[in-house]
Amino acid sequence: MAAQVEYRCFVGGLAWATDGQSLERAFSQFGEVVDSKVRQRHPPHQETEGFEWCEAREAAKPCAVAVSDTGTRRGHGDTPGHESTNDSLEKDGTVSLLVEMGYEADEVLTAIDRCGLGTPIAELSDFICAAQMAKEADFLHHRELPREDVEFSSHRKPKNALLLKDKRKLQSNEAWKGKRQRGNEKKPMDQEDDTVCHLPNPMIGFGVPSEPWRILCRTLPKAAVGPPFFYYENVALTPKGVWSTISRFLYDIEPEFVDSKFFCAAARKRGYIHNLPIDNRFQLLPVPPLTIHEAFPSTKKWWPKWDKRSKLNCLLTCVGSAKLTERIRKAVENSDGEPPLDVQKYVLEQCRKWNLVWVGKNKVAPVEPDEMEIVMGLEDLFPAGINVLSLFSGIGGAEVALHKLGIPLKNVVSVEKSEICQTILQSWWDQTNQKGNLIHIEDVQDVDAHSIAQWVKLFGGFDLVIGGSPCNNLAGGNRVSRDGLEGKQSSLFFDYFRILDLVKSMMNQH
DNA sequence: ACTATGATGAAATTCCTT
DNA sequence: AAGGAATTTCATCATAGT
Repeated sequence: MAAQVEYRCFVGGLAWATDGQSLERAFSQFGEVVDSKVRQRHPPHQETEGFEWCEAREAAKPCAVAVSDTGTRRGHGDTPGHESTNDSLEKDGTVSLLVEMGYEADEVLTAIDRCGLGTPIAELSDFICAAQMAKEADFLHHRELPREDVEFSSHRKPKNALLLKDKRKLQSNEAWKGKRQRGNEKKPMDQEDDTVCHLPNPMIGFGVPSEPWRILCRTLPKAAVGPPFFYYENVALTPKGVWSTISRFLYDIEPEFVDSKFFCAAARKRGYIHNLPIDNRFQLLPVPPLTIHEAFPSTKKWWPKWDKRSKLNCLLTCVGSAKLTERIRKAVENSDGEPPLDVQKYVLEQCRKWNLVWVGKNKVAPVEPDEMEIVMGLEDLFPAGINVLSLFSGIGGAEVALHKLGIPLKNVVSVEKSEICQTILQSWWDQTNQKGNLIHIEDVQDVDAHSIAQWVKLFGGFDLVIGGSPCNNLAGGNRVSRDGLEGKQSSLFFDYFRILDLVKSMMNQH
């Protein structure tokens, strides 16, 4: 049941909302017909009309979750060059078979080396696909490293060494800055420096079973064990100490950090804290397109050679303007052939900043909401239980993800302030012929012991408490009020904790 | 009231050279 | 390793035009 909730639950669900002026409008289109006005702003170039979405779907091969080929299998005790003659023969056969399938010989050898000799062909093939994906993501700039030189930085080092290193880093940073200690309202610094969070590299969370070298079990703190299960989300790159605070409140569970660039064609670094089992994971199918070109095949002809991007950056709340599109067109048009390096640099910088794609001759445009659905693999919603308390539901990414996993939704209590988001969730609910009940609540602060007790009694408890609290005061893009977890909106995290803890205690009474 | 646009950096991570 | 440069980031606000 809940064990099957997978990374893309939120990564793919885009379950966020904001008070931002234009964002709600822009994203109110998710899952619905795109407003023609949005289209008019960036009229498609004649030759590019009608993106070949279907092509993109077909191009995406089923394949294991992305893993980095920088991962070593230290501790597996495999020493090359010690195979018996039988093993050699078997190896030769496997290699030639896979090479016939179209894989490079050295890739095949690496795969056998990593997975072991007896590994089934299908698994090896998956491994190679995954390695290719990871390689692509890791070495975008054609930086080929000899395998031997690559150090796998995370997870394998002794924890103490990491902490020491991070601590030193923090101290030197502070000495270097020595500036004002903004935010006096911050808690007394009694937790000390090991509050610095360690982000894994590559950022692919705890991993899935197709990665032989990853540890797939963990022991949760007693207080954290469900029911209910819960799944919390927020931006990975918060100001310092925020994730440790969140983790401290949520029963000291270690956060899981995932970057969606390993699963689709756009980056999106997020952290999750949950008490779900992690040993029986699988990847959602169909696999979304993994590169920009796979997502937008018909735009390939407009991409200049010097734009080497293969993944989009994170989806932002601001959209690049039509004026910017014109400025870039002018800049590129003025030169025949390749534009000068400084022009290239300017254009690339803007394209990265605003997540622009080439949709015509010298013409870039922002990614539209419906196109982003393609990128994230959100199309093909098919109509279909558990009881879910969904906090900060946004447009209902969590509900969509659960539905896609084939998990029937019996009773869903959705807490979401934005009326537009409520409407979107409701219309998705209606469109997908949901059999269960959907209850809307406006404000998390209104959710009190009484209402929770009522639901628990009515439904017999919640199976899953899911949600991501506001990131407004945590996100790097915020120039005005990046005030940390105590910020105006982001402090609503404490309501997440309050409500989760209430549900927990009430369910334990029975 | 709605829409599009531009101005407004910091903070942390990652890349890259030494 | 160390440190500087480069890159990335669920943003907010005011304002002019529609």
